Amino acid sequence: MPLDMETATTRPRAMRLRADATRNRERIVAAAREAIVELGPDVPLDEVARRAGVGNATLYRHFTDRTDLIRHVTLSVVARTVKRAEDALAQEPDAFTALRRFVFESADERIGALCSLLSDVFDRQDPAVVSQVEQMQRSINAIMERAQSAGQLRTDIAVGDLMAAVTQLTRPLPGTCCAGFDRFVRRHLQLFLDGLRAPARSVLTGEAATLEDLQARQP
Amino acid sequence: MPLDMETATTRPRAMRLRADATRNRERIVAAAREAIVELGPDVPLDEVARRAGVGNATLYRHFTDRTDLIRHVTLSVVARTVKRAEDALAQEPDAFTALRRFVFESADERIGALCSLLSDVFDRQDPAVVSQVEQMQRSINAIMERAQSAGQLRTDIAVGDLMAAVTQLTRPLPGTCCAGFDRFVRRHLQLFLDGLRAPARSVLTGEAATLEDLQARQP
DNA sequence: CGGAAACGGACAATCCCTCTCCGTTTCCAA
DNA sequence: TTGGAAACGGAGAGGGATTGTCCGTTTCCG
Repeated sequence: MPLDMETATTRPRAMRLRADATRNRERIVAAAREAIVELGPDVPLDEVARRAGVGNATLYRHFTDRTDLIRHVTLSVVARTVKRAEDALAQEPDAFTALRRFVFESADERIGALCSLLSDVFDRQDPAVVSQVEQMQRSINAIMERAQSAGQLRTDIAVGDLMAAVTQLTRPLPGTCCAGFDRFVRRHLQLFLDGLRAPARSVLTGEAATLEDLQARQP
Repeated sequence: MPLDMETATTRPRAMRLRADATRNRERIVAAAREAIVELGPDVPLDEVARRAGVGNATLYRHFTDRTDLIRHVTLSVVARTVKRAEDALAQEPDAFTALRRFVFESADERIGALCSLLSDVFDRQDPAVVSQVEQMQRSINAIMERAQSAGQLRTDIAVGDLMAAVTQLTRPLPGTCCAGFDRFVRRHLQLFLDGLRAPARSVLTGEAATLEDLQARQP
């Protein structure tokens, strides 16, 4: 009689990790996110382990390889982004303020790391990733539509436009330890947000971009 | 009586390269710029040589190592940027149109690749690089000041704000062959330009950034 | 046409990264 | 408190990619 070996919830006994193991696992994911943001998606896994304060063997015990680790980092980042989007929408009465809060909080959380996640090893077949990305799109879309309905946000843009620009503007410069850089990022985000306000000050070329548009690429 | 060994113009006899040599040298620099834009600053030099249509030995004959090559690429890109800035200022009667033209042309020339050049191996001691960067700052500043005097550009920004944002927005995503991405870049640049227009729609935090501010980083 | 300059493919040396081995430490339950 | 299992971490072998050089061949130019 085979049992479900995949989910911890159905097998609390066999799957439960020791306290230090779960702590280290979370540390590794967090360190990987930071390292990817700073050094790019090709960061050595030894460097990730070093930042997490664990040995490299511990990293490989939790994640089979780089792809596996990055997949979990992706899930983590997207989940946090969804949460921020929903919180901003629920807690901010003003529509554009909610959008601005979401943008700034995303910048603080280093959403720029997603750029490599989406482009490098993004597995569009993975159901968990796909469904989370879809949920993220819906959450951000809700913020934008409310602002558009309120006449505060120009209507010729879509989720992809916002996220691509925010991602790019918050990407760290390789090699710089973002000391002085962080201060400027907020300025750039604010300038970009000013450009998003209604009424639109220009006519944009092309179509409003969805997240799917950003993921399209030729092999 | 020592002669200037640095410039080809003063020593036409000893320094003159054969025709194919000068052609290959220029090809290598051009190929390196393209390769860096697409594959990042760590692109293998063999790949650069392949794109230039030369053997790798030819590359090493012209440039001692990667740093030397990137230095020349930097000089090339900055020089072209200065030229674009001056042309835009001289040829466009409308102040903001000149700014927009400069921004879009810089995007077309992949100025986003400069981010890695400036951050990775930028030698702030090199007189040639320093003086060219200063000239670039002056040229861009002239465009911005004219637009500000005309009341078309908000006055709480400086050269560093513009260039950092344009650089970030036009940076290539690692791994993607920027097929669909290019179309969106123009949208983002236009949105950002809309945010730059006077009257300002928000109050920015911090100080206006110069190029020097961007180069500052702690070792 | 001849010599020198330049070229290019191939190769050795080197570096870095991945992943595993195994002795040691930490946790947890009895 | 203690025993045993789980987890850890440092070190190092293995592998792949990149750098930089060698040398026979080709191209230029007087």
